[in-house]
Amino acid sequence: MKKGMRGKILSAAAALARDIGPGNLSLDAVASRAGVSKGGLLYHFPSKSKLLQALVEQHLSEFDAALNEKEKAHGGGSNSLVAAYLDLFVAEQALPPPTGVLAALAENPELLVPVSRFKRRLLDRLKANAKDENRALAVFLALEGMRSLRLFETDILTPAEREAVLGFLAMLTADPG
Amino acid sequence: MKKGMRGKILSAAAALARDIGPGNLSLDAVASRAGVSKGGLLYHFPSKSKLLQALVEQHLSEFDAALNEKEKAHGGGSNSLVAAYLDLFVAEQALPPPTGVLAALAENPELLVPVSRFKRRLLDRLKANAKDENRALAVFLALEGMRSLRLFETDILTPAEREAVLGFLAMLTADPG
DNA sequence: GTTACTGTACCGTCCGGACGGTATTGTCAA
DNA sequence: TTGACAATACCGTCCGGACGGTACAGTAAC
Repeated sequence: MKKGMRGKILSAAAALARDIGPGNLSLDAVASRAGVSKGGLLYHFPSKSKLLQALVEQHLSEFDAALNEKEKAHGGGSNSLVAAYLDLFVAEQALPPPTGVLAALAENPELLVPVSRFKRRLLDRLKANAKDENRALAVFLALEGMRSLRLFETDILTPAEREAVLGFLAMLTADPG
Repeated sequence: MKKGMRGKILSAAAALARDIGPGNLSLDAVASRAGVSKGGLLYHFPSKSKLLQALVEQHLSEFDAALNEKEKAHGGGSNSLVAAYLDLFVAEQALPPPTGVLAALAENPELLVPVSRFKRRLLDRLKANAKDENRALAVFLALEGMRSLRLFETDILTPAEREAVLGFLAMLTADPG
């Protein structure tokens, strides 16, 4: 897992967004945090917009890779993707929330178009893989809700609640009642 | 329903955030959009932070008022709050998303603390009012998910899906199976 | 000699916020 | 009913600083 300057800049930007608020990200601050000069930063990302775009894309591709891996572990049969999605959500909790995405949103909401496309594709896959489309949809939305709570730094759930709802959702996908 | 300058400024700010991105809100732009001088704006809101705070508070109090009204319409019995919450969500769809909240988040995530408190209280009320705590929690989260999709301008659901999931959630709260 | 930077020096713009001033309205005692 | 005062609701201007972005000269490794 070698980390080039590009990756260092990206994670510095994400960490900075977390620290100073998603809308207050500046190129100077990112450069200094990444241990690179502003010239060097602009060498890799010719504009702030491009940097934020890369932040979004990186998040999406990491998410996608992790999901595919988890799905393989679940065998690929019916409901395996929903189960993998639940797994991934749990694993996510240990990671910092993707504040870079928020920074992109703050700057220009259109930067989230790839996110939108990604989620639509994911939802289609979930529905295709699930036994019950409505339940898959409900699970998708509930996880989306928990994710957004975390992303907004307004996570209000107790660990017990989180566990309970996860259990309930797992039951929803598995149980044919 | 008279609208003072204060209210005009608040809605101008929200509309602007929608147009130019939540992180690009400037006092000058808000003032000009609201048809007030910058001095006048600063008279009502002594700082940008205060303006954003007011935006958040206004959203919360409007939401709370609407919810209480809907609950009264549902009689106040068991599950009436969950039903009211579902109703309110449907009504919300006709309104523009609360972009002002995003603007606040972009500037300073701590401005969302009241949102956090509000949601926690709401969830407690929902759980207390519902027959099944887990189901109430799932409904709360699913709606939270749909709301966040809309807020991010990444709403990917078809009207049919929205309808289906709302029906499913209504069934979840009512049916004791 | 190309790639991957560093460092510095700028430019034009915009922003938040402070400030001094002003018109209008209300209050209340003399 | 008038004069004194105060609160409300603004206006217009100014400033220090930060920001995004450009330009360019240099350097060190491969």
